[in-house]
Amino acid sequence: MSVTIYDIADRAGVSIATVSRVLNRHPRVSQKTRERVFAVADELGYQPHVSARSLARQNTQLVAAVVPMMTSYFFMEVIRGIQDRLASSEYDLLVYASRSMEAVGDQIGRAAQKGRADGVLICSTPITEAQVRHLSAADVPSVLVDAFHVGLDSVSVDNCRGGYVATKHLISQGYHRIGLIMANPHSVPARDRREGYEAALAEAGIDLNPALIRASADDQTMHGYTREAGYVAMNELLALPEPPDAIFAASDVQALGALKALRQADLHTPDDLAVCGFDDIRTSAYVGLTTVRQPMYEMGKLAVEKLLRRLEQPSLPPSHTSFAPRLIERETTA
Amino acid sequence: MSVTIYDIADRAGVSIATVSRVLNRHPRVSQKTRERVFAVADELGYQPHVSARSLARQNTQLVAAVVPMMTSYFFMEVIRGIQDRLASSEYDLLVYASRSMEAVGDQIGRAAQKGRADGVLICSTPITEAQVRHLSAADVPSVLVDAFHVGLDSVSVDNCRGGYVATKHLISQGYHRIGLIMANPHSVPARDRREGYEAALAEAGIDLNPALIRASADDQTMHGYTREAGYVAMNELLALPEPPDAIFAASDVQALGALKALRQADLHTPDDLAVCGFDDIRTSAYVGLTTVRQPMYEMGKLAVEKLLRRLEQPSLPPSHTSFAPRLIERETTA
DNA sequence: CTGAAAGCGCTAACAG
DNA sequence: CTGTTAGCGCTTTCAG
Repeated sequence: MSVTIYDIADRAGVSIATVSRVLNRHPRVSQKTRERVFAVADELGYQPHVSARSLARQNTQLVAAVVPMMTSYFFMEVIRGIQDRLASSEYDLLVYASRSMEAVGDQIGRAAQKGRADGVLICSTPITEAQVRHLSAADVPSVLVDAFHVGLDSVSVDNCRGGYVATKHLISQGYHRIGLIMANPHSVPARDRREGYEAALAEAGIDLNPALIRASADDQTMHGYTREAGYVAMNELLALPEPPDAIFAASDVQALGALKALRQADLHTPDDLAVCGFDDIRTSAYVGLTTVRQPMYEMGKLAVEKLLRRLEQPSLPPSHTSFAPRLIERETTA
Repeated sequence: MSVTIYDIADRAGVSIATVSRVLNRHPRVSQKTRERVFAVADELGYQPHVSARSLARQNTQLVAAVVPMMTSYFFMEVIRGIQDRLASSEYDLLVYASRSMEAVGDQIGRAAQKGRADGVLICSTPITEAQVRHLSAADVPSVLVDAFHVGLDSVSVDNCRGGYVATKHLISQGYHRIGLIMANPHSVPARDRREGYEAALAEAGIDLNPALIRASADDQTMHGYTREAGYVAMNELLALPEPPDAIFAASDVQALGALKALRQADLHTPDDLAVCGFDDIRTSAYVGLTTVRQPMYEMGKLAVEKLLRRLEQPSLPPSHTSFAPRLIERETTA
C-alpha cells in the first residue's frame, strides 16, 4: 500500500531495525547510515503509521478530555488551557463532549478504553466510585477538573470562598437583603457557592432568608446554568412582597438573565438592585457585570501539567489544587 | 499484563479467532459458544485494545477536526455540530486547534498522519495546493468547512450574499453613507462579504467611498475578528469629516467593539448610527445587534455527514454546499 | 554499529 | 461452526 519502514530498509540496504533506530533518533547509529536512511525516508515521503507505533510502544500519544457539553464558555476556556499546554508536548487531544450531564459516564468509559489514550482529563463531573475503580482497573492516569475525589489528581476553584467573597462584597457595599440565584442543587460547585453565601451572611449577622434563595429549575443538560433560569428566578424574586436589594447569582449566564429581567422591570443596577455573578465570561466585561472570576484557562493548563507529571511518575500520590477565585468589581455593584 | 482475547480463548476453551468473531458479532458462531465467550469476556472485564484493532483493521474510528483556535464562538458552534453528528456514529473526535492561523498547516499534517484518523475536517483555512496533495497522498478523506477547494468536499456560507443582504437592509432603512469594518483582507470570507457590500451599494446607485472602509489591523491570530479591531475602526470612522450613518461589520465581535466606541461617543443606535454585524454570536441577541446569521452548528453537522458519506464511498465526486445566510433584524438598525 | 526475530493485540482469509 | 496461520507496521531485545 503505502510506504513503510520495509520500503526504506530495502531501498537503503539496511534492516528495518536500523531504520527504526534512525527514525527514533537512537544514538548508536553511524552518521553515514543515518543520513542515508533519512534521505530515503523523505525521498519516499515516509510517514510513520501511528497505530502500529502505538501498538508496539504500548502508548498512544493521546490525551482525552471529557466535558459535559461544549456549549459553555467555562469548558471552552478549560479546553483552551488544555490545548495550549498540550501544544508544547508530544500529545494530541481527543475530546469527548456529551449532550447531557448524564451521558458523561459513557464518555469516560470510551475515553478510558484500553489503547485509546494515555491519560484522561475529566471535567465538572461528580465522579462515582465505580468509575474511579474502572479508571484504575484500566490503569489510565486521570485528573479531575472542577471536581474532587481523594484518590485522583484534581484542580478546581474554591467555590465556597467564591460565594463568600461575592456576598461579603455585596454586604460591604451596604446591601442587606441579598438574594441568591442558585443552580441545580445537584451541582457540587453550586452547593459550595451557596455555602459561602451563607457563611458571609452569618458572619455579618444577617439572618438567612430562605425566600430570597431561588434554585434553578431542574434541567438535565445545563444544571440550571442558563440565562433563562436566571431570568425566571429574578422575576420570582421581584414578585416578592419584600424583594431583595442585591443578587448573587451562581453563574454569569444566570446573572445576565437576571439583568434582563431587571431591564424589563425598568430597574437599574446598582441603584435599584446590585448584581454579582460567577465565572467572568466574556459578555460580563462587556455589560459591566461584577463577578467572581475563576481561572478556567489556568485550570485546564494545570490539569495537563499534572497529567503529564503522573505519566512520568505513575506512583506519585494524588495532589489537589484549589485556585482562589478573584472578585472583579464592575458597574453592577458599584 | 491486561486481559486479551488469548485469555478469553483459554478460559472459554476456544480459539482466538472464535473470540474475535463473537466480539465482532460475526453471524456464523453457535449460540452456545457465543454465550460462553461473552460470559468469560465480561467476567474478566475484557476491553478490546483500540490500537491493536486499528492496526489490524486499518482504520482508527477517529475523525480529526482542525480549527484555528478554540477561542471563537464560530468554531465552538461548528465543533458542537461536529460533535453532535459524531455522537450517533462510531467515531470519536480528535481536535487540533492552533494558537495562530499560521500553525494550522502543521496541524493538518499531524491530523492527516497515517493511522491517526480516518478522516479530517478542516475549518476556516485557505488550504494550499501542497496541502491538498499531501492529503490525497496520505489518502485521508477530508472536508473543508468555511473554505473552498474544487478537489475537496466543502460546506460554507454564502459570504458574498451575506454582505449583500446586510448592506441592502441598511440601504432599505434609509441609510446612505454606509461604512464597512473589514477584517484582515487575507481572510477569504471577509473579502467575500466586502464584495457583497460593494454589490449592494452599486445596485442602489451609491458610489463606493473608500474612506468609509476600514480594514482591521493585521493581527496574526484572529485575522482582525476582534472587539478591539472593531473599536479602533469605529473611532477612525467617527473622526472622519463626514462620518458614516451606518456600519456593516464583517463580524459580530467587531460590531460589538464598534458599539462600545459609539457608547463612549454618546451616540445611539439606530438613531445616530445603525450597525449590522455578521455571525449572530450569543451576545448579539443580548445586546440587540442586527446581524447576518450563519448556521455554524449545521455547517459542522453537514461536514461530518459528508465525511461519513465519503468514508463509505471514496470515489464520490467532491460536493460543495453553500448555506444561505439569514438577516436577523434587531434594535441596532430598527 | 547492525541484523534477525519475537512480539504488541487483534483481524481475516483459508482450511477443515 | 471453528481453528490455524499469516499478517497490520513498528519496536526492541539479543546476538554478532
